[in-house]
Amino acid sequence: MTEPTPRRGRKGERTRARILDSATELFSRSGFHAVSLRDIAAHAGLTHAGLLHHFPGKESLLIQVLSRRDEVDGELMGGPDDGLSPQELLDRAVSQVARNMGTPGLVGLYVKISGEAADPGHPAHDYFVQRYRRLRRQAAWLLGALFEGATPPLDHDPDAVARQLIALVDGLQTQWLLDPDQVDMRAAVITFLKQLGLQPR
Amino acid sequence: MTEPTPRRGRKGERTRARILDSATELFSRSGFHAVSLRDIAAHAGLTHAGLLHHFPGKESLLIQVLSRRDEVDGELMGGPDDGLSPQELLDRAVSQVARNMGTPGLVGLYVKISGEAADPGHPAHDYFVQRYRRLRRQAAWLLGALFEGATPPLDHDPDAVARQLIALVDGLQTQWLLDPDQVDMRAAVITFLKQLGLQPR
DNA sequence: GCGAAAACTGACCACGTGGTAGGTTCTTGG
DNA sequence: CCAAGAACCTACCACGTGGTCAGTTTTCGC
Repeated sequence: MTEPTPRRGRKGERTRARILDSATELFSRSGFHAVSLRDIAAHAGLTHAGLLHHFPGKESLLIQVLSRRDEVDGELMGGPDDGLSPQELLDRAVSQVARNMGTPGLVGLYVKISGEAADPGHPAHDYFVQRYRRLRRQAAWLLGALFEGATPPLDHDPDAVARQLIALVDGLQTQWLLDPDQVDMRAAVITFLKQLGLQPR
Repeated sequence: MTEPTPRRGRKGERTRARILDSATELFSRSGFHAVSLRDIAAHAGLTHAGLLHHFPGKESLLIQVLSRRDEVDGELMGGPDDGLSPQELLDRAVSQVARNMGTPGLVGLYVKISGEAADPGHPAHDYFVQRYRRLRRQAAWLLGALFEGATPPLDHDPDAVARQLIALVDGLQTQWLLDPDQVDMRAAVITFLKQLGLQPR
């Protein structure tokens, strides 16, 4: 899972990246509370004291794991300045769902941590509140553009549908993780979008 | 020894029930791994050794908390032998969603534990796999009856829609727990059902 | 190749964990 | 009212936790 990190840059940065990789994998597999710094450190090839030289504490590690993942995803989805059409963005979103089926660990990370983070005292609580607000905003904008651009224009509430779509994807992930053979996330999302009158590819 | 005296039942059974109540509340608030037997015991008014006199271990406690909740819910929903019409069952399901908005703790329990339970080694893994299969079966049967009984009959795949509906509810719960003011679960479910051509009350 | 800074280690700490053992107190059927 | 047994507590165990610290090794710009 941990691919060979390129041997460039300062040693510390490489180690840091290795730690983040390991933390991502282990948090994904077992959640936040169930994984220890020693587990992560061992997986990354150092001691837990060495790990704490790079990160001030466990919570900080979590936040940085989540943030890094968002950066990667953000690049894949393209920024708002890229001249991508709404249709292309929709297709990208659907492929992202399909691609997620190749990385159950990462999907598990978000399902587990977002569950734990419902507790307002959880280190990632604020992160997830902000994340969902951002996701809802982006999805509503995209859906609004698609509804408006359809022929004939579709009469749906973009905000309501955005909530539904995000909830659908999240819920599908939970079921798919528990019972992968019984759930085809991509197909379910496409079915949902077609019911709305959209044509994802 | 007759009926609803506050002091009914053997002492042990009352304590046992109190422990299950406490465990339910604390697991709901913080998940499985993050809660200790001492937390639960203190909340129930005894020591953790006293708790272990009633339950053989932490995992057993979890399973029994989940099972008891299913029994309660099952009674509310009515069995298959009650002569309830599909329409009435649908209305009951919708009210159940609304009622859940009054018990965020219990909702949190399922969201958190089902996330953790994606790990095949988790004590509740099998429980959740079975639970979702049962839910999908029940929902598909109900939806099938509704589609068939509609005028004119609706052309949807009951299995696919069942998966979607369950996923929608689960995903809504995650978002609602994080940000209650931003999500109206009941409204979102009703919107979804209406899009299908159903008329929940 | 030198020396300072960065990376890393091993030992340690205080504490919390699930679980156990044995004794004490309380309930309850007779 | 009285034993028997259930209920419960105190004390303890071995272990794992996140985190600290002083010291050692490694890296890397000069």
